[in-house]
Amino acid sequence: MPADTSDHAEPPRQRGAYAKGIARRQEILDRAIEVFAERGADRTSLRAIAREVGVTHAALTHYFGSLEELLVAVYQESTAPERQPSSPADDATPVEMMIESARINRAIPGLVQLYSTLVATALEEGHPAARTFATDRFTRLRGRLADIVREQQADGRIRKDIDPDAVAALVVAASDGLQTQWLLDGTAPQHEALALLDRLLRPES
Amino acid sequence: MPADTSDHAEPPRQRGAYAKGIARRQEILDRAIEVFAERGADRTSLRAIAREVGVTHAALTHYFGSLEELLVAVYQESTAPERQPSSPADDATPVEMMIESARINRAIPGLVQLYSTLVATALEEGHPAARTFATDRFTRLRGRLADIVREQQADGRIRKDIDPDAVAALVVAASDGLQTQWLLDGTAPQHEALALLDRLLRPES
DNA sequence: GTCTATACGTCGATAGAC
DNA sequence: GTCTATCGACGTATAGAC
Repeated sequence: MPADTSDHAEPPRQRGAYAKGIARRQEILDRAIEVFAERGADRTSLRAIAREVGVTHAALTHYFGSLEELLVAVYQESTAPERQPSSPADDATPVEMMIESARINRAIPGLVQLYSTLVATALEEGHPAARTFATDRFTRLRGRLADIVREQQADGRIRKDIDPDAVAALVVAASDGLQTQWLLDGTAPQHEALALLDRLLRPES
Repeated sequence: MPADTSDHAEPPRQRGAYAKGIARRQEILDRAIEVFAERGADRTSLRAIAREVGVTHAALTHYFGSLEELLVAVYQESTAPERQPSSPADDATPVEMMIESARINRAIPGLVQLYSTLVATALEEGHPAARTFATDRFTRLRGRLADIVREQQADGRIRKDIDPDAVAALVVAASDGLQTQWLLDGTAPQHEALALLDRLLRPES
């Protein structure tokens, strides 16, 4: 499900935050990421995370505002470009990019569950932080993939008779949906289905 | 996201349940479905549902065991075959079937959010009811679609050089993922992307 | 500014009265 | 079979110590 090709926006600078506070926030965030990576997505309550990190749960809300915003921060930081072990490979097709991204994210326990939870939360009302996160991610990701599709259509590597925006949405949806199916039973032909989509998009086909 | 083509298993008969209890359970369930259809997926706590239905929250756990099982029952019942307004149309392609199913389900407020919540819950540990629901649904749906793909490959309506199981997984994933994107911003080219996939699967293409 | 202590209201679940 | 009562845990908010 997560499959970002890395989602970096500007750093989350907040008004009135000084170096000390930012450093401490980062310290807590790093520790929280370790906790997630070690124990998966369970024990994701504010109090449980605070216990592991070694602070009070109120300290977490002080730095992050709410549980929701903390979870978003953990996800963003976990998938930040500088944490990605491999380089993006410029000649990859959109589907190949999503495959590689999904492979990387799947290695971090709990990350995909965290992503799913955030997206599901975003669909409910009254959760602005999750909503903003999910909307931004999809919008940016689709835009980036559509650009790549246009480039590769010009290069003759993707069929020219298809709409780049539709392709982008389709690739993102397929990647997310297949990740979910694969997590649920492991027998879902995730890789085969993505390879199939990749093939269908090529000119000779 | 929901897109069942209707998911009927055997009725949820439980050991030691007598006619009276079953009738009452059904009565509560029908009322709960109305509440969901009227007010959407919000107010989905046990207590809120109980308040609307006119019983105590303890009565709900008595009949359904847990909130999770109640939510699964509400979803199953809401998408039951006898509630589907239109007939399935035998000559539809798998993608067309998912489009039609999504259209029907989207008309019921809160149903798609409910589905998303159930799937996200299923990915976490310690939620057996949601896990069973999601796993069964995906397995059954993929199996049914794969059969249809095989039929239509034989009829020459779908390309013969692609794996039916991979197609089934891909179609389900695309349908679910696009529904999510569409719910989040409404500008996602849901229909265009599905139409594209439908076209890519056809022989002449 | 940073952080603890504490309290509030709500949650899902359960025990036991009737 | 259905209720009341109660439990522990949750997210959030606030007061005030440092």
